[in-house]
Amino acid sequence: MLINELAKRAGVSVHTIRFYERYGLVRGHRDPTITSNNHLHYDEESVDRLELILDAKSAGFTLQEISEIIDAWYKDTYTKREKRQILERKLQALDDKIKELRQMKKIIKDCLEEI
Amino acid sequence: MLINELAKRAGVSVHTIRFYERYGLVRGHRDPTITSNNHLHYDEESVDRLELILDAKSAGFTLQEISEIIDAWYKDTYTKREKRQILERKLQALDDKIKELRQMKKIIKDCLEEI
DNA sequence: GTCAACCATAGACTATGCTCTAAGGTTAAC
DNA sequence: GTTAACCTTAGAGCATAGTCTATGGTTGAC
Repeated sequence: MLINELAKRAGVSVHTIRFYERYGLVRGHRDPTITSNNHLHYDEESVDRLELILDAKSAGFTLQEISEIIDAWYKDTYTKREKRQILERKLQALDDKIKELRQMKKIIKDCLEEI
Repeated sequence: MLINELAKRAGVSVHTIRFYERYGLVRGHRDPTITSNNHLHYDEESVDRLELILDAKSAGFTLQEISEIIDAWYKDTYTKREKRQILERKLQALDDKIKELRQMKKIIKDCLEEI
């Protein structure tokens, strides 16, 4: 599929996809049999990557952190052990964030009680 | 206390405090009995405000959102009802964020299992 | 054969949240 | 009386994460 279709499938703008591509989060490929244009083609993995990016962004991860998660999942130069380590660190980061959110909930609840 | 002491008490830089002051999140006051300089003085409430700001930032709130929380707590032009409404919306936002974090945890756990 | 609808690259612009520099004033210690 | 250590305002600069514009190429419908 071309970038426009990918954008529609993933629910992001074409601009954003190009931005992510420059950042290294998704990668389109040129079809060597087509010489008249240099359009990039994307596969289902690109859709999966974009969905992962959106979820991870909602969870408060930066693009840098998301790039590590994506590498842990897709990059074949990592050993399974390394991949596991990266993902476990992200899991820990999520637990820390949840802890902070709960602390903030407590602060707001205390405010509400004092009103 | 002056800005330097406030910065040390709250654990932020003087620059950051001035930035927050321009943003309206903290406010120093001039002592009218002092005419030789125009230094701003801060009270304990400023320390509390900065602590609240740091906690809320950790919880992923933007300065705009934090400004609403601070107004709900300190601004006397709001009725108790209005204050309660604002804080309850923030509580809901926190619950939504926690939900997103848990979803991301699930995604990463699934990845870990598949490795 | 031209118009719409795509595609590409390059780079300018924006918002958020700082962070730092410049330029100048006051005060306290030596 | 000058040096250090503060204070002030004004504004420049930076990182992140987009968002948009300019410019130009290809293709298909009419």
